[in-house]
Amino acid sequence: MKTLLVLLGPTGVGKTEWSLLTAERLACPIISADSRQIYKGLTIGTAAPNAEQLSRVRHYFIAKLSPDEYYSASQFEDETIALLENLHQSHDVVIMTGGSMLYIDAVCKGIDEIPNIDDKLRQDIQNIYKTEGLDTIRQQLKLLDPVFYGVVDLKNTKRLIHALEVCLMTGKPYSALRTNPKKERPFRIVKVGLKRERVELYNRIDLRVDEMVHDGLIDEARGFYPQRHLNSLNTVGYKELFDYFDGNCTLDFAIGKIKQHSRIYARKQMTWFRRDKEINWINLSENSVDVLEEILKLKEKAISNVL
RNA sequence: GGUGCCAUAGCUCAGUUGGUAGAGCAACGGACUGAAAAUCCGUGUGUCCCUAGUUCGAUUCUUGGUGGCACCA
Repeated sequence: MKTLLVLLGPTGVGKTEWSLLTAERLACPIISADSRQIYKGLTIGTAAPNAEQLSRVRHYFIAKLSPDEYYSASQFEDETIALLENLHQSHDVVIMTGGSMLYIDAVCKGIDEIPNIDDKLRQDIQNIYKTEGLDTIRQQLKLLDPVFYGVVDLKNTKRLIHALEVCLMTGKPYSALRTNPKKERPFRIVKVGLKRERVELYNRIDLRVDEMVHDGLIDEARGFYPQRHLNSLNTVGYKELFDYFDGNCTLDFAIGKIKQHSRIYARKQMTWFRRDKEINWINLSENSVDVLEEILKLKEKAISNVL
């Protein structure tokens, strides 16, 4: 049986570096599970692998889409599963690395089949929301799917709108489609998590932001300023600079906010990790561990456990 | 050196007519199924500068300190 080695961890922990070394050792490609690095041009601000790193190991899902293209965890699931079927023909192990936990879970566990929402319906509901407000959305959802209405966070606009979209699109209650299937994959999944002491992680994040600025983050962001309304640009590292370009704050303030928001992002990721009991952790703050050997050891152990 | 004002959460500050205190920001915790670096929810973490007094009881009033700011020398 083939293996998917998932290398995860909070932003700034060192995933890129260790995934490269591991991939070189195993002579395998890397699938990136990152909802922002997938867009072209968001290079410095998302700490995407650079040209030199990309030349060392074949990467997938890096700089693949134009920033105005729609994408979703479900598409990522489909495309990755199809890609793995191919890659596993020539590789026993394929590495997947990234910080977008919804994407990782979509591949590892699967998500429900829900039809695509057509653009007109999406637009119509947006218009209702804009002209009549969230309460109208709530009331419609309450009628069409009282079950989900009872569970959902009634202040979360995105979730409410999406649930209503699905109800109207399918003619069925959204909750009826949420079966939470445990999809069986034709490959073994080994999850290795990289972590560091919090203070150290925060220091690394701060330092990395300073490096990004030094490497030209401000110019990169300025290039996207006209496209700031796009979802792909609603991203830490860019939205703070857009505020600076607007004249709402100083550059130093914006950079400080990028650091702060990156730290919050890292914490949110760790919250997600805590409930995933399948992750085998390696603490990079402990100098004594040989990280690469540790990763390979965890992989071997997981493989022999299954056999 | 003199006079006045100030000292409360990590920061900026409210407040308690005397019954040990609360906002914003920060920080921290959580949720998460086709926008997820998104979106949303929750939590006050405190020698109320120190000392002595008055009082059943002082962060609050009084005395004396300490530190900061302003003005006068």
